Amino acid sequence: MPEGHSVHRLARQFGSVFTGERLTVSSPQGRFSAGAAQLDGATLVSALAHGKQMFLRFDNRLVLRVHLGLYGAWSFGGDETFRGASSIGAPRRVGESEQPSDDGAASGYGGPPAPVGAVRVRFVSAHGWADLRGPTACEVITGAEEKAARAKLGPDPLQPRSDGTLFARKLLSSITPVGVQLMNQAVIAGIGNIYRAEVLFLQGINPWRPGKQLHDDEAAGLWEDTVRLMKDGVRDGRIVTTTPEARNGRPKRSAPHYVYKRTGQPCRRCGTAILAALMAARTVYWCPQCQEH
DNA sequence: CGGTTATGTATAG
DNA sequence: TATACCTAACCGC
Repeated sequence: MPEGHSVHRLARQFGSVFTGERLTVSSPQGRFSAGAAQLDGATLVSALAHGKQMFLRFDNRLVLRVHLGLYGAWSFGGDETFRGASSIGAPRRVGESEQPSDDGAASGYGGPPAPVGAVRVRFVSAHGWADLRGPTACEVITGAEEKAARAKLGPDPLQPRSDGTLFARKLLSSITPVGVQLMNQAVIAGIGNIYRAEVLFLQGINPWRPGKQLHDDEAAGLWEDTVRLMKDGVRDGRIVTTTPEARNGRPKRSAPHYVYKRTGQPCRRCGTAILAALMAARTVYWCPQCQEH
């Protein structure tokens, strides 16, 4: 499922294939027919990701706000300009990369296929198409509403101008456990359940430690690791946090994480069994030895 | 074919 | 804290 890196890849894909293109917009499923009608025939001006939300700005001054939620995903197809991504969002198969193939991007483009499944929105340009399924949020808003939505979000580690010290200030100002705060999009925008578990492991921090008890260098370390790992995620289209040494030379796909979904398995650093527990309605994973405090 | 599961969040109580 | 939302792949029967 999509954490911030997937949404940044989506914004990049939309920007590269649809900017300046006049778009036919429809809702084959019917649940977004009114919104699609507002955008139909407009031209995409720009695409922006902030945390897990994407904002598509059109030349009629309207904005489409999309949040994929737990199982939303986009699929793409078209001519050679669409090379690079055919599906981004919730994995359609376990472990699937977000750029599984170049099918449909080889040569020519004969128009979009008949919609498969519940397609909330379909965009069609002269060069290709994009289908959205299963989003938590998909709504047409104004520029002012976009500004208000973004004002509620904390700094995004993937935005070049974002401020890690603002994240640190927010984190250290509350006694709320650090593992809860990392999932709070007002504190830091874009982290999800995998990055939460992995950056806490890398910094050796127990998920239950109150934010107020963290030291400045630990907050800075969390920010720096998050920036580095999420940039890797944007580049690779998947979340890989382990080093080649930690993987014992095995391929990335066989040992991508240190603790996420590794309950009961030995820690890759110390061999202690990884623990799991529910924290703020999501399962958090940690090594009780490496992350004792 | 039905139940389970998932990288998320809003709302009710 | 619990539940609803509402999508598709996967797994066991």
